Amino acid sequence: MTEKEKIVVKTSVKDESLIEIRRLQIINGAVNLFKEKGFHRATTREIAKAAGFSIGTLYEYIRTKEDVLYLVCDHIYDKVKQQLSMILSDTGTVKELKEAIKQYFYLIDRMIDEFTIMYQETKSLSKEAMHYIFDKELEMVRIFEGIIKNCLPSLENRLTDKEVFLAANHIVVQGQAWAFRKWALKKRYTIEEYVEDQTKLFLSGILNFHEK
Amino acid sequence: MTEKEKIVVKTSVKDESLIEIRRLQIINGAVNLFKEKGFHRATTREIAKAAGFSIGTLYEYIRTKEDVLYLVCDHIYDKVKQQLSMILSDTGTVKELKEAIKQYFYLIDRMIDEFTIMYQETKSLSKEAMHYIFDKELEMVRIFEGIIKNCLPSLENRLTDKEVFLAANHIVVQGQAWAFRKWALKKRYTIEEYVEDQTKLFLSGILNFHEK
Amino acid sequence: MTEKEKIVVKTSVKDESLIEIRRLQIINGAVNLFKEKGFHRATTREIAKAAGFSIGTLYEYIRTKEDVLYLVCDHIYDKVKQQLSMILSDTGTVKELKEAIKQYFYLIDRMIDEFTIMYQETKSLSKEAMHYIFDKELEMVRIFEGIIKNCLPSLENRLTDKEVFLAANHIVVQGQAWAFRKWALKKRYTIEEYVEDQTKLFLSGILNFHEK
Amino acid sequence: MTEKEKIVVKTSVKDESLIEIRRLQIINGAVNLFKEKGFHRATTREIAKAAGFSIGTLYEYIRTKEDVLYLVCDHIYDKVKQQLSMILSDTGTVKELKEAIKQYFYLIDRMIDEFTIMYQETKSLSKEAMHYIFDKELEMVRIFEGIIKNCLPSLENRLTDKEVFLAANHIVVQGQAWAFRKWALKKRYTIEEYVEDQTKLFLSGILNFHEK
DNA sequence: AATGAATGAGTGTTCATTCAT
DNA sequence: AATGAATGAACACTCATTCAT
Repeated sequence: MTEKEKIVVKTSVKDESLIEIRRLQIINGAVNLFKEKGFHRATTREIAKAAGFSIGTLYEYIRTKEDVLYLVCDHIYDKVKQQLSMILSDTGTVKELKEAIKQYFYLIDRMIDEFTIMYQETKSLSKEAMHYIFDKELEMVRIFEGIIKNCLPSLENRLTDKEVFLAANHIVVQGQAWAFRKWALKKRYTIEEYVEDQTKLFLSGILNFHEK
Repeated sequence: MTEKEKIVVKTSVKDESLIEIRRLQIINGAVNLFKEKGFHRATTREIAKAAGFSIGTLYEYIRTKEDVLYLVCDHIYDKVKQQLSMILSDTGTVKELKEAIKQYFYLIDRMIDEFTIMYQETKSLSKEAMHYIFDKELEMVRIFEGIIKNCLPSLENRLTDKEVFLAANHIVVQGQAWAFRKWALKKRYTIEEYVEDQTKLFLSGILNFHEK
Repeated sequence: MTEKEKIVVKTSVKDESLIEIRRLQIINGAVNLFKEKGFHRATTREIAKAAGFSIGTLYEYIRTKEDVLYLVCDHIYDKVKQQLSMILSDTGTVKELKEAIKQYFYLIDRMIDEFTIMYQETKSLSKEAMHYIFDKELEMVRIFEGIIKNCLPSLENRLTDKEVFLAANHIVVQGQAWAFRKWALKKRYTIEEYVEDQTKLFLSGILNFHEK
Repeated sequence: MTEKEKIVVKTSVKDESLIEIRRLQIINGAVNLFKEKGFHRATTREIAKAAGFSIGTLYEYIRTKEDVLYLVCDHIYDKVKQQLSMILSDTGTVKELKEAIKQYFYLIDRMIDEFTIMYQETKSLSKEAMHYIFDKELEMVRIFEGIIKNCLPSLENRLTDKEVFLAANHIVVQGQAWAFRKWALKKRYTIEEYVEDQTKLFLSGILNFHEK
């Protein structure tokens, strides 16, 4: 499972820890801005202002406007992966699967702006950056594939690899749906209820997949 | 079930049938263009060229660039609705539900460019146009809610309205997922296989929703 | 003696005669501007203003700022060649040579701004455009080579091809020198005197080249 | 014959010998850089880097970017003058004139990058600095005027002051031409051949100037 | 009804210069 | 004396929109 190298966003600043600080400022400012007006309508001047410094300084830490979008997307996946890795106990029980779904959905709810942005703007990235992000997405799918496979025995249930792949995709997509369709869902669901019903629907779905 | 009025895109041309013709030219040209470069990167000159006339003429049939996007989105939903209404036989059987899912998924597969565009660019519409499109989306959900409710009796199954709403959303989302995640799904699934497995997963899910 | 194709400066305007008019406006405006502040310090907005229209219109007739410089340089050579070809009578007399020198020097004096610009800014052109301009320069040299060779017999004088080449270069350079060193020369010379003395110096030089 | 004061380039550094060292670093770095991209396209950061220190340090030794250009031009003339003064023996023979021409042309050949730069970028200097450089140029002309006048008696030849001025200009210009027209001349001439033929052309020119 | 030349506000990006450390 | 992060005015260029023909 080879991981792609992080794409290097070039800087003219040398102090690594300063870069770290400034980039977080950029990411946070940009998320607020992009959420409000989208990537294309946000100007670099606005991004700089939202980050708390001048346009000149912004360009000391990025090379192009697109770099900002990449920084945001990359940051989201780092956070998702870190949070997900925290709950993996590797017990192979349904409980673990349920917990993973719950954590993933809650994470999306907490980072709903970031997810919405990533979700709608990925296509504005360069081919290279886009594939890097797609790879990260597939990693997410693979994490859930692993968890699902792990607990299949305890369910006395057989799913082919392909079916596991579909199931994992299901989770990832329905999670994202909470972000990009919140305008529709929140009319009738809180995140707690959404997690509960989606989990029930999903589990009864895979448990009885081969019954008829 | 109040339907919003179609938003009027102003024209300086009087001949209604000419408007119809020109707008279809615009939509078809724009879809190809937006698919390739996205709404923001496409220029009005390019849109005019893709439609087959001059920039001046384009502006005889729209008022702003955003109108083009609205025209495209609106057109897609009209087509979806029309196609879906063709298969509704109102028999209240699972067969009908299956058929509806199948038709909807196949339709998305056939109009994958249009769906991808709509899906990624909706947020670029004005508030007003966006809500109009959201309304159309909800109509879609409602259609599936209706079909699901209709065949529940024959399944000796009880789902609350809220659960039906979630189930209908599920279908709509997984259908769209075929468009916006095709890059991942097509590695292992054809549309036929996707329809089959998604249908199985969905049906076993709702059939056993309240078991445990 | 193959002539390079003119480099095409792309336009979005279709009306050829309009292009002609606008380009002359651009050239005239730019010459005044470049004379005053040089190519690099002149902004595209200033060029547009000097040409008499808006920045947007300027860019309908050029693609990059460098195109303006190329247009200017190209225009100068066209004019030089046209004027020089008018006096060529092909009689093979010293009179013709003297007349050619005179016309060339006077032409430079009349177009002194244009020559100064071309002379100082050529290096700012792209490789391609620069070589095109260099080629035009060599054409000039070749014209004078031809005239010199033509009248050598009547002078009962032998010069090798190489020496003729040097002599032709001499004329071209001393002509340009009137433009780029006018600040020094005009202190003691009028153009008429300059032509007279330069011609004398040159002719006595080549007439006695092989004496000692 | 008043010589202008050297223009003072302000420094915040006190140590005079350090200033000397740093300025030479700046000049050498800048010459390489300007040769490659011209004055305007070279950035101060690049100049600093080429000089071997940071942008901050560069600005300890200059006040504006233009100062760098002035430093380079000034340095060239200092070098030319120094080298030319080395060969002046004041014998009043044609041999001395020939030697001076030779040394001057060879010097240009050795410092061809510097001359090309000076020649093309002088116009980018401030009025003040430009006139200082022009003065240096006139000094060069005067040096050759002196040498020519000196050896006229031995040639039994009369030239007016004005004609001597033209002749001196001739030498200076044809020397520079080796730098700024090398692209054309080097196709047929080595520097040795160029010196030889130019000298012959020049001497036979002035020797027979008043014959007919 | 159709054209396309004209417009100019707005965009991403650069870079000379400053100044706190 | 040296550093390099910060600044923001300035630049080349784009593009949605208008309007005279």
